[in-house]
Amino acid sequence: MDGKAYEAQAEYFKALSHPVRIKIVHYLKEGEKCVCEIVPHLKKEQSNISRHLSALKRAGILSSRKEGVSVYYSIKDENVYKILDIALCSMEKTAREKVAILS
Amino acid sequence: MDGKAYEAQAEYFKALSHPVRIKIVHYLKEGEKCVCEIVPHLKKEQSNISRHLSALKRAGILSSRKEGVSVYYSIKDENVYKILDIALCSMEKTAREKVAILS
DNA sequence: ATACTATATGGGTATTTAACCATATAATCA
DNA sequence: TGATTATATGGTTAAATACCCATATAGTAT
Repeated sequence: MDGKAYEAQAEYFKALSHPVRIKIVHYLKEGEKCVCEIVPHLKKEQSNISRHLSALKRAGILSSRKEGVSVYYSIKDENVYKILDIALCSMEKTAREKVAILS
Repeated sequence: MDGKAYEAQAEYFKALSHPVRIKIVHYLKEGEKCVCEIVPHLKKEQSNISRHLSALKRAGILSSRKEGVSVYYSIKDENVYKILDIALCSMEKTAREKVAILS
């Protein structure tokens, strides 16, 4: 793996490095959603959500589809959920170890 | 999962969102390394590496151990390699699909 | 064509991050 | 003790990011 590959990997994780974007990815576990559903669900400004969505799309995590005036976003590869799960488990494990040390 | 959990997850990925930090994690696959080995391996300023190391440690990805004047860093939970692998595979898959579309 | 709705984008600003340089701290050794 | 080495940290600056507000764009409907 060369330098470019490391950068690409870093870009992927950068896309996941914001709580709003993590929430979007989680929300899309239910399946494809329209921007007009995502905005009220996250209770953020529409322009804000729009930028987070394009960041996720740019990173290759989401894809989008236009239908009339609406845009539907969906997960491009379900493997992202494995990544989220493993990260969560790892964090829990680390936290539990810390508890054990302090008790 | 509440809001704080999303933030914690985002913090975890933020720690992985820089090529130098990704390289450090990969390098530590060989096992525990001293700062004095990591710095020449990555050919970056010592102070720069030091800050990246503490970012990874703060995120719970690395742990450190002092031995005399040296500090040894190591991976706290090998699951991080699963995360790196899945991300890489997912990116490859996405890229191959794009190739297929364009051919 | 006009009006309306959904989404994206430009501009401005505040915050965060990264890098570099110099220096502080701490351990070892003569 | 003073010199040397390894690592961390303060200060500064440049660049990237996130947010908000306003507006552009595109599709739909009247």
